[in-house]
Amino acid sequence: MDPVPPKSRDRAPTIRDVARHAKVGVGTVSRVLNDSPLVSEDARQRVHQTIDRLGYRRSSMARSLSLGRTQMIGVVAPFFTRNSVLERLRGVVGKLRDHGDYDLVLFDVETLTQRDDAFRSFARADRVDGLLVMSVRPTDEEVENLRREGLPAVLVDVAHPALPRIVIDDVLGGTMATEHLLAKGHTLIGFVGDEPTPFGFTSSERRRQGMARALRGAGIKRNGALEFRAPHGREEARASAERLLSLPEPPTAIFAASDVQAIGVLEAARSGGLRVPEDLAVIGFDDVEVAEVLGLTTVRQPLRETGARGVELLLAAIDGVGGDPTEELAPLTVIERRTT
Amino acid sequence: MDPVPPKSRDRAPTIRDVARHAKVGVGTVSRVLNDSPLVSEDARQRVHQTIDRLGYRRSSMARSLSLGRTQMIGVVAPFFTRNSVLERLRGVVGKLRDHGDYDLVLFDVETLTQRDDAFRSFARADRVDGLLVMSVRPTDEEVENLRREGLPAVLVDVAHPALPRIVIDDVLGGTMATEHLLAKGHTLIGFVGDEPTPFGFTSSERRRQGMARALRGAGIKRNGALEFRAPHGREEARASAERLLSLPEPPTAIFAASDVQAIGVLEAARSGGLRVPEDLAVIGFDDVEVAEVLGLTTVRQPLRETGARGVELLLAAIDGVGGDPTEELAPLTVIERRTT
DNA sequence: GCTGATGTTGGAACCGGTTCCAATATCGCA
DNA sequence: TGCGATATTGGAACCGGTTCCAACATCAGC
Repeated sequence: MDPVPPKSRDRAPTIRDVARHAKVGVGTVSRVLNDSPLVSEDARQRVHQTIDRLGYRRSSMARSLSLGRTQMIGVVAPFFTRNSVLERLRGVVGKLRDHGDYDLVLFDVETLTQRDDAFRSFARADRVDGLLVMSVRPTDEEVENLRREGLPAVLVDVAHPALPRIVIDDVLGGTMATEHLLAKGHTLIGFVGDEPTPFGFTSSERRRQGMARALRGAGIKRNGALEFRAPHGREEARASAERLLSLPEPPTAIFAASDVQAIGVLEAARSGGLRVPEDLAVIGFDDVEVAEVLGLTTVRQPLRETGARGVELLLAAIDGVGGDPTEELAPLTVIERRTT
Repeated sequence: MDPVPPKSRDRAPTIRDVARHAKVGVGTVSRVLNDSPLVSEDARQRVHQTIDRLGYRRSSMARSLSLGRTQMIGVVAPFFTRNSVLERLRGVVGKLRDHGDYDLVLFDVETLTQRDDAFRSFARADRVDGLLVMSVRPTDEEVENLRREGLPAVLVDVAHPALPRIVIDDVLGGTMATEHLLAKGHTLIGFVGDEPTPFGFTSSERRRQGMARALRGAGIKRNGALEFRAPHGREEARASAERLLSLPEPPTAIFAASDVQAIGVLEAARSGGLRVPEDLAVIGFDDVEVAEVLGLTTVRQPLRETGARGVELLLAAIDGVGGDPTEELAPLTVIERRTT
């Protein structure tokens, strides 16, 4: 009557319980579980029936230990401070859902200490089978550790010569943004970007260089007084923009190194009573989800797609398919909306 | 000279290697690793030195198997479709970073099939030590499975009588939103909300009920023709709002069941050439990050805080501290901005 | 010098899978 | 009938930790 044998009522059945009840060896049960062809049809059926009857579920922990694989991949990123990371994460989650039966382990890093912790604790083939690192640059030492542990890793939005990576041409992006403003007739263009961080996240600086290049191309001399840097964030960008707008000769357009910062600029314009784009044009960078609803003109980089692509590269690397660490460039487009 | 003994160059040192080199038993090494007081100072030092010398790192996989704990907690939620979930996730990540050394495993569910998969694969004390379920209602059967497996679970933004949960009073929220609009002098109030989903996510409907209650309280008869429901999403809400605004007698205010939908309503107003709030007042629900930058009036529920609180309850439940499954109500506030 | 309490230790057994090896059964073919 | 090749099988050994138990040392107290 009772499908569950009394003796195993208290603890979950193991592979040995199944073997005993099905009157086969543990090896055979394991082979059935792993769809090995080396099992007779008869034994296979008996094992399957016993599994159903006992309600057996195999322990992924034991399996991991035995196999040396965890079927998990780790994502290291600053989820709090970078909106773009969440957008990329969506791409990661989506890709992983369809492709491959890996689970996702999150590791948030905001400070230097956390960065170190993350790499120390993750940098072992033990907890995860591979690492996706987004918007945080690992040190040479950390990369060396990964290599020594044999833990595959892929970078997104950040570069290291020893690892496969997906990046954008930040300089080009800065140039594109600036040329867009130049085409609209602006010549006094301000810049609001990031302070250099201890993470070595310097895309903001490269975008500014792109801006300088575009200005040079247009025969306009770079004016350092129109460039403001602050820690990344909406509030900070707003403060920068307010100072920029209170200059004796304020810019007629501002290039913000990220959409989050562009939003801060928009807030400064609003509180200063400036009309956008008539009195002040604003262009951002990234094209996060908010940009569309705000009507923010921006340089679009494919966030979801790069997240998804990172997963593809990582899965390939885990399977040992990856060749040399290559750098992939994601395409950039200026999306013109209502702020320019 | 060489700190790494030749014999162990190929594979990572194990606890037995450490024991051998330190000339102690494996038990002693394990005790040192776990800060047991039952170790002499002398042995402790020898073991620590050996660990440093060999570069030993303990395998969390083996530890998990032996301990029957994984030090991971799972989060099940629709990360794609619900913006509010990402906001809550930030609270989860933040809390988990400070408190307790648990890693976070993500499980995205968007469809019914995925929901079933998620619970089937997670509903075992095997991969995770506890489950945080956000904005997805588990079925009775799934809850029963969790109970049988002894896997602690906490719900956020969704209710089941058998599990501890953090929810809001949606009816009250709907009432608050509507009363805010009534106080502004509106009497023709439209509603844009969710279609009932197979997930049993019915907060939209309860918010509408709260609206009906407020209207009743003000002596206004409910008008079903002003209520539109569609699958959750900005575009869908925009379509609903456009139909609402093209009625012969269009509403002067719209209550949207979520901020995402409110944004759709704003877009409809913009494309219809309506000024907000002069021609159309809009109030949303949730107070996601975008709401602030858009100046959207909304009913605020503490998203981050509830995520964080969910973690607290879950950790308590894992430690066996949790008593009866209780329901916690998060506070609601109307945040008045520029759309009303 | 004996007793019992206390402190410390080594190592076997265990967690629950996978894999390899040796053993047996079956079969085709000379 | 005998042989090797092939199919299938059981189970020991292993993955790398933790824990329990028995054993031994030390010491206070009588």
